[in-house]
Amino acid sequence: MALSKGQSKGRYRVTINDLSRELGLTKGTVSRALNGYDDISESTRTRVARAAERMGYRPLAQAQAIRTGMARALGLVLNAGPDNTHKPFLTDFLDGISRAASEEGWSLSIATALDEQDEVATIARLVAEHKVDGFILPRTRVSDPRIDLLRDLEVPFVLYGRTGDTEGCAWHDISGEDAMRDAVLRLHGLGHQRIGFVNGDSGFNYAPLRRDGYLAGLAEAGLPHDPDLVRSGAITPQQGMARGGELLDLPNPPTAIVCALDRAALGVYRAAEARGLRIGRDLSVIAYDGIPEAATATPPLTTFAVDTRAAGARLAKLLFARIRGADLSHLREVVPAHLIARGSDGPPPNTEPGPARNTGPTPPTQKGET
Amino acid sequence: MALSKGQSKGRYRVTINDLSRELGLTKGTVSRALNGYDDISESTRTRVARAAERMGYRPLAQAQAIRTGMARALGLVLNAGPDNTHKPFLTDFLDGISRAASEEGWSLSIATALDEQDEVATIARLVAEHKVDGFILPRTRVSDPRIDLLRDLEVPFVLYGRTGDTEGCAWHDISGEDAMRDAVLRLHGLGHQRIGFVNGDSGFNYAPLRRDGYLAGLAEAGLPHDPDLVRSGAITPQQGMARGGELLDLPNPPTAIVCALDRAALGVYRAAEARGLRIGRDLSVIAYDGIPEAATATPPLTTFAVDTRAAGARLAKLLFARIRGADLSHLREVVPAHLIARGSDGPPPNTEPGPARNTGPTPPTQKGET
DNA sequence: CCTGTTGCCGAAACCGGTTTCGGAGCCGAA
DNA sequence: TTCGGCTCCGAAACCGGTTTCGGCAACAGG
Repeated sequence: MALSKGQSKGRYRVTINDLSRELGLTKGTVSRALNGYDDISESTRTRVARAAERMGYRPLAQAQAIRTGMARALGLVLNAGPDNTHKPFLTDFLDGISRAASEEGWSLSIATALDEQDEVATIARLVAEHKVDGFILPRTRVSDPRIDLLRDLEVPFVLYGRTGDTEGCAWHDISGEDAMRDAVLRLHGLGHQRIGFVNGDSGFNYAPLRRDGYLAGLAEAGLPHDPDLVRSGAITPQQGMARGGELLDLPNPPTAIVCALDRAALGVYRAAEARGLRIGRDLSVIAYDGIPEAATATPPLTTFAVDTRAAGARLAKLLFARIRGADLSHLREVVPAHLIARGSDGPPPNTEPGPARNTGPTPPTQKGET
Repeated sequence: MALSKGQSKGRYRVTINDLSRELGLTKGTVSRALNGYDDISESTRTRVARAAERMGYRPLAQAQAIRTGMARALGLVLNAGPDNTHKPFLTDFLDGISRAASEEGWSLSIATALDEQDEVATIARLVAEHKVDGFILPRTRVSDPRIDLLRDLEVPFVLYGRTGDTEGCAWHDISGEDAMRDAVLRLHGLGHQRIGFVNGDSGFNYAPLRRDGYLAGLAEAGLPHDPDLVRSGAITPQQGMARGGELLDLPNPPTAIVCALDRAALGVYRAAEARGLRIGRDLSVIAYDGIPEAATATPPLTTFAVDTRAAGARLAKLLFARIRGADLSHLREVVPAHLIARGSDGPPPNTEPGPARNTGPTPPTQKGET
């Protein structure tokens, strides 16, 4: 039989009309059967489902969209500004999201913006064009204009990270504060008394949290808080090198440094090397993120790793639930990072070798690098 | 006036019906006026256009899609396999594409796959679901099953890279071969006689091209081709360190190494350091890509940089042209990478200092790092 | 003045779905 | 037997666009 449409060649979608013709039912009935309306008998429902399966029927998303108003697409707006060009885990993140999305027959639509203002404008455009049904917002700030906009528009969204005003917010986040606290406790367990902290960009929500975690660790370990030992604003190796250098040049420098980001820690490596300090012996470093470079650094960096792929998948699922109107209280979760113990931390120098290295009051360590 | 739709709150799209009502024209006429049909008088065409502008009318993409069969979306399938997790320029690439796409009112739909087979299946699914109108295929292989599929399906696509069988293919590519040739000539101009080559993954199309470029450079410089000086399969720093080490351990080692990838070059750095060689003095290295780490390495890496953002934008435009049926001969382009001369190359050791460093027969160097 | 183009627009079908409405059967109860 | 209610499906409107078709007016040519 010749193709009825002008479509070229082997392309031919089986439509709901094909199904209804085959089954001897009206397309309205077929549609209701497929969508689980309760005015369809169980027998015809299964008959329709079986035929749809057999004929390989897949409803056309954009056709459903025009009536239902749902585009069946998740939106992700990336900030492509100069500082954000290096996102080591973006592929993993996208994979997690898109895999979870395609499981439900949804798609992932992405757009980019050059700065914060452009980001908001882009989100507004996607909403106006009905391109997506909800957003995943990465890199949350304490006060985030994207959130204000979406809240105002009453468009569903989920956060990768937390924020200041939690009203109407669902999120999935990694507990950076617990990681920083555990890092301090681990170092204290190794014998360190002066532990520095190099934080990231204070504009983002994670920064105060990780700082609080660091402080909580100090308090729990019974160590005093010396403001001189805390620096922030290090998100690149260069900045990490600068901040780390400041700490190392202190009259009474720390014997260990906790970094909020792996990339900053790699800069601290360079600052230490420049001063003739050996990482893991003269200076201990523990960081956070789990970037690939951390595993191949010399020495390999002890860090709290984040499973970005899993986070993406989880966020997609939370967003689905949000779109379907689930209660917010079930859509807020914080999971721990997991420690990958490597060679960048050890007992402080000028210490008799203790009974064993790396045996602090820490969660069970994991091997296996990425 | 109350909203006529059940839409919540401030959300309200102005539809073509609103326009036609306002103008006193039928929606068919409005549609034809907007789409440039020639049976519409110039006066009403401008009247309609002005009203559309004034009222902020944006046609609903999915509504157009169901009649025209065009989803107004570009597709990009990313390989999220274990080796591809580190894509430094992905954000830039996505930005280039999505920016060009949104200029035309199109969107970018991305999906991921875990391996080559999954990649093909994912493409097939997107086509079957009419989610996208064409594909951008990155990381082309000499023989590429994705291309075979899309050619067979008669779905438009463009390549980021070239491939073996060019039938029906449009592409945008960076001339890695010219870069490798220029690298060899530059090194020869600095006095090097033994120049090694560390290639990337031979499964991809760029590898033989870059090798050919290396060989062309040797030939042009009048240097002999020593097969011992050529290694391949280095796409990570680790692999680069291994291959570079092999070259350096040769009885008659090279004084310069050209790398097909920056990341491999960073591994060569480590191999050289391990053998007490100073990069830029004892061993010259020139690579390709322009990753951020290259600029902050010690010494900074001389490399041929690629503008990934521009490539993405260009690919999107080529794909638009392809979808609209432009002739393939206008849709095949190869542009040069641009040299960023830094500190990793210089005259070979045991050489009286020449008149000047870094003065080979090379294209004009550029400063400005990323 | 009549006819044949041409320019321009209205009317209506169409795309592939969803959703509302109404009514045909079948059942049990009065 | 009649009536009411329930189950289940058909018919048709609808979503927001695009595209085909036909016809009315104005104009030109004979």
